Amino acid sequence: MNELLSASRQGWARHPAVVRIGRYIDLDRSDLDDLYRLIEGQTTIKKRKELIIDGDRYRKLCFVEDGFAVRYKLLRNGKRQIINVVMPGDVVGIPSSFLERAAWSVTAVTDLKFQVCSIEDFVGLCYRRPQFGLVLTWLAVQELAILSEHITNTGRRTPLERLAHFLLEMHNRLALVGRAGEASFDLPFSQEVIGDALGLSVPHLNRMLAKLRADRLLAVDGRRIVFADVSALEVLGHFQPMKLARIPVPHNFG
Amino acid sequence: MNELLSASRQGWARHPAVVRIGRYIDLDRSDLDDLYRLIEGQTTIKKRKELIIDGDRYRKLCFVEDGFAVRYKLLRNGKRQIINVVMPGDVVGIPSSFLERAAWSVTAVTDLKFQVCSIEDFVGLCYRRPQFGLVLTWLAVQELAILSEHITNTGRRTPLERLAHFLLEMHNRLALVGRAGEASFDLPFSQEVIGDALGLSVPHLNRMLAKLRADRLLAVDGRRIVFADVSALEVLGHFQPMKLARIPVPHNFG
DNA sequence: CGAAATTTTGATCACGTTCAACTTCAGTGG
DNA sequence: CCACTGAAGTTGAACGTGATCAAAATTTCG
Repeated sequence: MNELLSASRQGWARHPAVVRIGRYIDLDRSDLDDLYRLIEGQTTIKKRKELIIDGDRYRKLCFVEDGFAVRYKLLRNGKRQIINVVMPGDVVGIPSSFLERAAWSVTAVTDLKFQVCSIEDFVGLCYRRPQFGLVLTWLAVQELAILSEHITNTGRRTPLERLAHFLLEMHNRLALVGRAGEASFDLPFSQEVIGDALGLSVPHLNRMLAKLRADRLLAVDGRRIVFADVSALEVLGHFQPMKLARIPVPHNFG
Repeated sequence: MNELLSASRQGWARHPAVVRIGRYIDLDRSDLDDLYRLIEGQTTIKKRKELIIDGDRYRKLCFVEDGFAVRYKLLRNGKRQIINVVMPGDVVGIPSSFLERAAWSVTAVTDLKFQVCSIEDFVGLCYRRPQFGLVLTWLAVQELAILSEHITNTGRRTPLERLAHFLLEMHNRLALVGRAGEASFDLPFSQEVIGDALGLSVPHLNRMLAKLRADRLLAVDGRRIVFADVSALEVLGHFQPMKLARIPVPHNFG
């Protein structure tokens, strides 16, 4: 993807976050113009850099164009729990920017490229164009759906099931923004990251990954994951793709 | 609380859901009128009755006035994971009503009294009064914050820490709608429910509860929980109350 | 009062953590 | 180009926690 293009008004409609929003609601040219005008600038941060720090006040929305990050909590005992993975098309700042003080940290796992606007400006737009308030709701609800599955994962699924579910979810989400093949995708996470997402130790995660390979359910080549048997994985991980309804538009509107 | 009062326009301003929304944004009389007009009716369902069934299409918002419910996932192997607890002031239908098909079930744990409106009507109101779209966002974000902590709980906290955190969270949420004392509250959950919320077996949960009592951190009398040492519990459970920012209102907006 | 649900206690055992060592790989400078 | 370094992946052994199963005690409710 052309770097200049994405930052420009021309490339805006192809921005993965805009593409994702477009699945919920039809945005016309003036909607996109108004949204684009909120953007204060484009940023690229290096991997391992912190975007949001637990306890800070944060008031921005970052529309991720490229790269991966994680939102996580660090506990006293040094353990880390990753709450959610941030990927292209996701919006950093949900939910941290809505709290008086962020209750989690967000760190880039790869180099991360995103467009930033202030939460106040976005809310201002919501008053002028109510559909954007609903877009924000829909974005939050999609994250709710993801976190709900994540709770089921860490709470009641076995380590093997968790891993299967996690990989299927990553594939599903990446596919929604055109970053995954039919049954394969690149996942630039170390096993430590995956372990912290699933609440597992690195050695055990490693064994579960080895088991999925040994059982011929998937193949791993470097950072590339290839599903060898999608339906077996889906059964194993209790995975069911979730579909958000579209945002209703009243007849007398727009 | 007077039953007729709550269902009437007069009692509407004191409805716990309205009170909760009032913490995010000031609603004037006409806002409340418009919201009240969406209500299709009041319902009371018996405990153990299902409100939403996994896989069904559901398109309503239920503003809970009284009682408790749980949103949960039932797995093949019979295990149940409770995703979140629903209490007075909460809105059932977030997130289920936004999906093509509900991905979880919601069941009343006690008798449950609530007011219902359709999601389409609410969205319609959001177009006429954009502040309600933001209210919906804020409600979803608050649930996001709760679920995020829940993931940390099941993923990386020890059973004792989990339980401490859970009880503090329940107390905190109940206090927000005036249903808890300074350091005590009624929690009408069996240990099976709490275990399914925390991803623990009933016997082990029972032992952890006994330990909290033995360590003089809390006392239990029937369904009443009394914190004997709040700050010790907060340290144990890594608990920090979260505060949502208020919804900004632009100056040029009525 | 009897039946059912819930809480409590105990014994056993499997699973997953912990700790440690070793291997492999990627990146860097000699 | 290879030696060196640190990070990431892999494997093994020992231990402890929390699940499981079972049964008793207690409470709730019809």
